[in-house]
Amino acid sequence: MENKQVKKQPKRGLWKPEEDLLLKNYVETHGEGNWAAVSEKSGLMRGGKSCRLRWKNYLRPNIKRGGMSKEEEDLIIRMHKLIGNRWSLIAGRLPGRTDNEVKNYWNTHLKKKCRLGKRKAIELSCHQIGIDNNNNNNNKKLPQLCDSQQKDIAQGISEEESNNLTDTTTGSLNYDTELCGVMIPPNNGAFVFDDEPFITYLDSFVLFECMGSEDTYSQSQMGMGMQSIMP
DNA sequence: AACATGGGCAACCGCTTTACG
DNA sequence: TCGTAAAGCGGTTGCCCATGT
Repeated sequence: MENKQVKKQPKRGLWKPEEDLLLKNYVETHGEGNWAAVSEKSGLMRGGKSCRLRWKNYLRPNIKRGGMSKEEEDLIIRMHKLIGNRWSLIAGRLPGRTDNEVKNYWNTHLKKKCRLGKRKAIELSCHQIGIDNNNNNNNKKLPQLCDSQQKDIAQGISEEESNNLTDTTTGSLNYDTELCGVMIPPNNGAFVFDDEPFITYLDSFVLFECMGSEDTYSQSQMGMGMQSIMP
C-alpha cells in the first residue's frame, strides 16, 4: 500500500479569462511578488511560476499586443546582431514588449529573414578574400568566437578606428574587419545585413547599455545614442 | 471531406542569479 | 559564509489554426 502523500499538481495549460481575472484582481489588490502565495491565496490552482509568467507577459499594465512596427523590428535585428539571444535586454528597449514576445517574434519572423542575409554576406565575403568551400588553401582558420570584436564594441570602438581596419589603398578588408563583417558569433545567433556588413558606432552604445555599464559618462552617451522606440 | 504539414504563439522546464535570514 | 527560496532568463514543447494535397 502506497503511503506517499500525493501532492496536488498545479493546473497547467492555457489560461482561461476567469483565471486571468482572478490573478489580475489579486495582484492589483496585493501587489506583485511572492508568487507562491499568489497561487495559494487567489484561489488559482496554478503554480507560482505560472502566475508570474502570466502576469508579466499578458496581464501587466502597458503590455503592448499585436504586430511589431518596422522600428521595433529593426531594433530587434540590430540588437540581436550585437548581443545575441539576450531577449530580456532586447525587450527592455521595447516598451510594452516582453522577452517572450521578442523571442517568439525572432524565432518565427526574423530568423529566416536574417539567415538569408547572412548566407549572402558570407558568400560575398568568401569571394572577396578568395576562400571557397572546396579549397581552403590558405590555411587561414577562422576563429569560432569573436571575443576581440565584442570587446572592441563594448569599449566603444569608434567609426574612425573601424575605418582604419580597411586597407585604403586596395579597398579590401583587413583580416579583423573581415571577421567583424561576417562573424558568426558564439551563440550562432547573429547575422549580417546585405547592405550593412559592419557594426556601427551607434550600435556600440546599445551594447554599452546592455553590458550594464555603471559609468555615468557612458550612460549619458547612450542616452544620446539610442532612444527607446516609443509607441 | 479528410488528412498531413507547417507556422505562430502561449506556456512550461530547468538552469542561473539574486535576496535574505 | 552558507543555505534556501524566489525571481529571472533562455530554450523547448505542445497546442491551435491555416493551408495544401
